[in-house]
Amino acid sequence: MARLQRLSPSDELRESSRLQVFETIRAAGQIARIDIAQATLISPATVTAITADLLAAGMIEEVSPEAAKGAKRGRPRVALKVRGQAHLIAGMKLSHHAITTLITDFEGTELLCHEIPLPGGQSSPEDLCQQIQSALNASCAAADLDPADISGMAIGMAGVMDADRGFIYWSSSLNQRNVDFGAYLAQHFAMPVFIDNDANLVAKAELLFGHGDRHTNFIVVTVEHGVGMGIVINSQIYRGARGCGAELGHTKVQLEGALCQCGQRGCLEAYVGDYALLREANVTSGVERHRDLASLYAAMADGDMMARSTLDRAGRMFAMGLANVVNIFDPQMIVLAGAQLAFGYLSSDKVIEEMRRWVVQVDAPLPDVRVHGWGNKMWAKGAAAHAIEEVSALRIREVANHAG
Amino acid sequence: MARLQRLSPSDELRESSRLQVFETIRAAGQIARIDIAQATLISPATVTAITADLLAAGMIEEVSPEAAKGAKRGRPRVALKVRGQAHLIAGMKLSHHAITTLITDFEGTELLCHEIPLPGGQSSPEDLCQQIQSALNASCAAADLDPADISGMAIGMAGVMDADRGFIYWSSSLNQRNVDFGAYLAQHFAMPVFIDNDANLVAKAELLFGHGDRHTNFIVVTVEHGVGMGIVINSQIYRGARGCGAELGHTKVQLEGALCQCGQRGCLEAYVGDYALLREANVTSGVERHRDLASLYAAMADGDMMARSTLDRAGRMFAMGLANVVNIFDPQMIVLAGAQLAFGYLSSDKVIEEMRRWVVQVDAPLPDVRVHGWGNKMWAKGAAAHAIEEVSALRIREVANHAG
DNA sequence: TTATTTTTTTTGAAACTCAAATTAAATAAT
DNA sequence: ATTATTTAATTTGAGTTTCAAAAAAAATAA
Repeated sequence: MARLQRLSPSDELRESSRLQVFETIRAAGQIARIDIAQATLISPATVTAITADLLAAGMIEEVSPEAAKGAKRGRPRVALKVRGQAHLIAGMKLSHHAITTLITDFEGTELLCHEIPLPGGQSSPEDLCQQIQSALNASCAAADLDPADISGMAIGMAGVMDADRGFIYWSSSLNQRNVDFGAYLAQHFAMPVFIDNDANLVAKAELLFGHGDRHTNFIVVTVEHGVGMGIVINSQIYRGARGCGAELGHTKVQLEGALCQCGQRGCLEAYVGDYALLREANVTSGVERHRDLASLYAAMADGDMMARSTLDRAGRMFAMGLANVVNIFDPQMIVLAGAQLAFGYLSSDKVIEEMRRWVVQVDAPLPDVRVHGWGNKMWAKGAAAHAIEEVSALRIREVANHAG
Repeated sequence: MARLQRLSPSDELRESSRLQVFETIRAAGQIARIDIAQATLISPATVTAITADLLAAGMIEEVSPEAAKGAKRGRPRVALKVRGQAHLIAGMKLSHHAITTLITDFEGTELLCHEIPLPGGQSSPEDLCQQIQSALNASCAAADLDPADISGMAIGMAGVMDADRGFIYWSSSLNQRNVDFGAYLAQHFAMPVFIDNDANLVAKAELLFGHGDRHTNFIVVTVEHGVGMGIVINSQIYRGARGCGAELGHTKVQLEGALCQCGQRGCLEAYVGDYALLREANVTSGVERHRDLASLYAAMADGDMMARSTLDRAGRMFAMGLANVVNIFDPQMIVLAGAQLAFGYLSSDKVIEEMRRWVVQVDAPLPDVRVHGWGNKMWAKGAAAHAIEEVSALRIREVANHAG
């Protein structure tokens, strides 16, 4: 939450190297001190000092020396890793019909994944908070854990929010706008609770457990009911001035175009969202030919020209929206994440190729595109990643201020 | 140039506070030590130490104590400012038909502005370098200066380039693609020479001399022959992974739309660029009714529906492109910069209002929009700002490593 | 056994920052 | 005039952090 506050040079310094070492260890999985020094440009002497602090605090541990991989001579390197038992972490994803909870250890290893149904639709902040509590308690009970032992929880939800403040401008899970949900949750949970947009959480998962160590600038585009985006700049989530940027779904792809849920016209979502696909397929033919996307896809497979045309346009619009982001951002990598039927079509090679063609052409490699067809658990995993990072930062600060 | 190289913690620290203090002084114009301490969260003791170094190095100077503004009692504060005489700086803008050179002192105060015509069109790297040398020599001669006394020069030009490497993928001033122009210039000039996209230079001018001290995330959109954009994130120019992002002019606003100079279809530039406006006005009516934009504007003023329709569409497309950037970036401020006729129309209240309507609506203030109708000198001033910043960074590094 | 190699730790010094004390330079009060 | 008060700037001394160099540790090679 309170990430953006300015720090004086002395405070900043005290935290920075420790954090850097710790992040390097986590990113590597296992790594010897000498390699940390090389990766971070911190001297071996300092690495020894810092890792000694982290070891004493129980945040990391030495790996048994089996991995004498190089088989050269010389003193064998001792690998370090994050100590999983250090903390219990909860990640939660609120979707329309369910709450998915993932309990992990401090390394991100899954201990339990649990899903409870939601009444559906939008609820009041109070009700939603209660449902979150129930979900957490149920998950803990299933894993035979005490909720009080959990060191931090992150919750991912669709909507427009200022994650640093925990303030939700709008969310499809809430029946009110402008809710200071973070503050409300803080009162009802003993542990620190973090909130974020779900696309940002996928980005965080990519940073911590995916290819984020090699890419410092990338974007994550999620296709679910709507289209979401997370932006990573300099290995950090970019949140915009008001905390509500990255609204790819509502960028305009057609002047005075199709009507969107948000009330405006020509939004990308109004062409590629599932409701938009069904609307076009049905309204155009005058009768309700398709009740769901599966039917629409089946029709396309059968050679139905109208279905094909609808999906083709959605694909082209999606390519156009992606190309615009690439032209603006020049990311190293694009991660497409989703699980629904539409996702398969929108992440097809044909669409990606079209996107590539629409990017300003220079003699430099175009961004990598990675497709993650992860299931529902991905979102909760992203939330857990977020909580792990936040808890790490809190703990590092403690270590820096206590131990010497 | 070599901005992106990683630094070890000790190197970073040595530079960071000095740089921060220096930037604070420049941003403020004049500021007392006690206020520097407050602004930077650096302790007064350290501010004294750092400013003593900077004074000894001749980079700053004390202001005569006339400005006893507060008229309270107590020891009067002594204001510090950047020492103008410390360095001579050159900023240069290459446009299609001229090279504009601005010589400033280290404060950015203009000493001389000089323009020489260019043969026009595209030239070879060698010729362009010679023309740059001529421009610099002519300017220095006019100001009775020795080119050897200039501490740094920055050159702004239209095109797609990787400013950190000084590598030009494509520029309208060069007849070849993929030129390592920075390296070439480095061989032909004694001073450090920096290259950047012109929109980025306007952003830099805004950061150093404009409202950049209060805004850390903003974008600059330039309307000249084409549409350019500079992105500032965290008070730093964002350059993308390959150094070639921010291509607002080539974001697509219409699927399979109008043909653009770049060979693609539906680019924003293909609707709002001057050539695009003339093309539409003339091709549509079948005869060449307008030879230049002035004629088109006059026609609109006379009530010509065709002219009005052409310009209206350009305005809407521009608003759409801007709205897309806002939806993606959520900047605090948008700076619209330009001087041409089209600029007046594209920066009109009507267009801005339209843009505002197309942004995702949340209960938070929309970005400020500032319109800079600066003339040709603006670009060179931006280049000077860039050179000043780079030379400052070099000098600070020297001070940090020499003095104690 | 001894030499060599490589990793890790220890040591001592240098740099940076800051809190607290001190000095400097003004006005207000007496 | 002189003293008190106020505010800014500097000095001092201590605490951190970092690092280079030296030393120690732990393996293999000779």
